[in-house]
Amino acid sequence: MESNVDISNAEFEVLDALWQQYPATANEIVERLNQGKQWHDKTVKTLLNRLVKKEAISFEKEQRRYLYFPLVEREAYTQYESQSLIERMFSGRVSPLIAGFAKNKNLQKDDIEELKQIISSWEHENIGEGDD
Amino acid sequence: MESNVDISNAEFEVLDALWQQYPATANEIVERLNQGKQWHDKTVKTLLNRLVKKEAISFEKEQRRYLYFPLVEREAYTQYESQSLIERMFSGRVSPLIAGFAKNKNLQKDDIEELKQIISSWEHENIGEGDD
DNA sequence: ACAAAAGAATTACACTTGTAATCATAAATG
DNA sequence: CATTTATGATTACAAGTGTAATTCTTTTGT
Repeated sequence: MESNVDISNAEFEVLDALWQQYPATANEIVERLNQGKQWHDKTVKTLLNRLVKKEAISFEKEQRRYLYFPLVEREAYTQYESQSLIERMFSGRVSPLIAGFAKNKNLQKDDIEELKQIISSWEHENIGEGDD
Repeated sequence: MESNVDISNAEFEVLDALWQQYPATANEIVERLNQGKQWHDKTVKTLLNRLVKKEAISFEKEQRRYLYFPLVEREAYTQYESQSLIERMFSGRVSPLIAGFAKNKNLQKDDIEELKQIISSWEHENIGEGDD
């Protein structure tokens, strides 16, 4: 997946379970998912297959079982999706999103602290560089 | 749409054109969209219909034409979508998203300034309130 | 060795989505 | 008034999605 193929929501949940720890067998994934969802075993297999077809994950055989592993990193993918949403809804700017969260009281002190931290790092890495 | 129905990407673009200014006729929407996309007039009509069915927009007749208007506010909807993405991908925390942007050099000085502004407002509104 | 079990592959099926084309109807125009 | 034209309504149709069931193929237990 050169970040070009779309992953559906259900597929993402499966992929997310795989990211938790890999390589993993289909059954391991099923178990992980079933602390939360109750998805039929067959359903998960289908989704794994689709992810393979989309080249988001792959596998190697360990005898009869398949050991699945992701081909795309979680961070790369989530970043790709976030970017895409922010472009579609906020013309590519992050602040309106955060402003919305603030307005809806969805920001806690922790979030604020983390944001400050990010800002501070950014500023250290960008001393004096003219407006990028 | 009590923020429960899903709006597809194509539908969102149409809705977005309507948010630009409303009420608007189908043809106005088509024109707005066609500075950028080239969607067939029929396609846009279909999407408008689907949005009506989903109760994301409505209309009133002005003789033979329909004057469409949104039933949901842009801000409410984008906030809903953002929240949903952030829950699915970042366990509901905003900072990992922003951190990702920072890492990928997708933050400009402007963004940083805006974020600082948001933080500062937040802090004013939350003086001394224990960790929410 | 044969039957049962475990896995993977294939098939299913309704609903959504992108992208229109066709149909029906009212309005405008010659 | 009859016909073109503009609009909205209905229908189309392939691909993607959610959610499995069925089939095929190895192991494994008896």
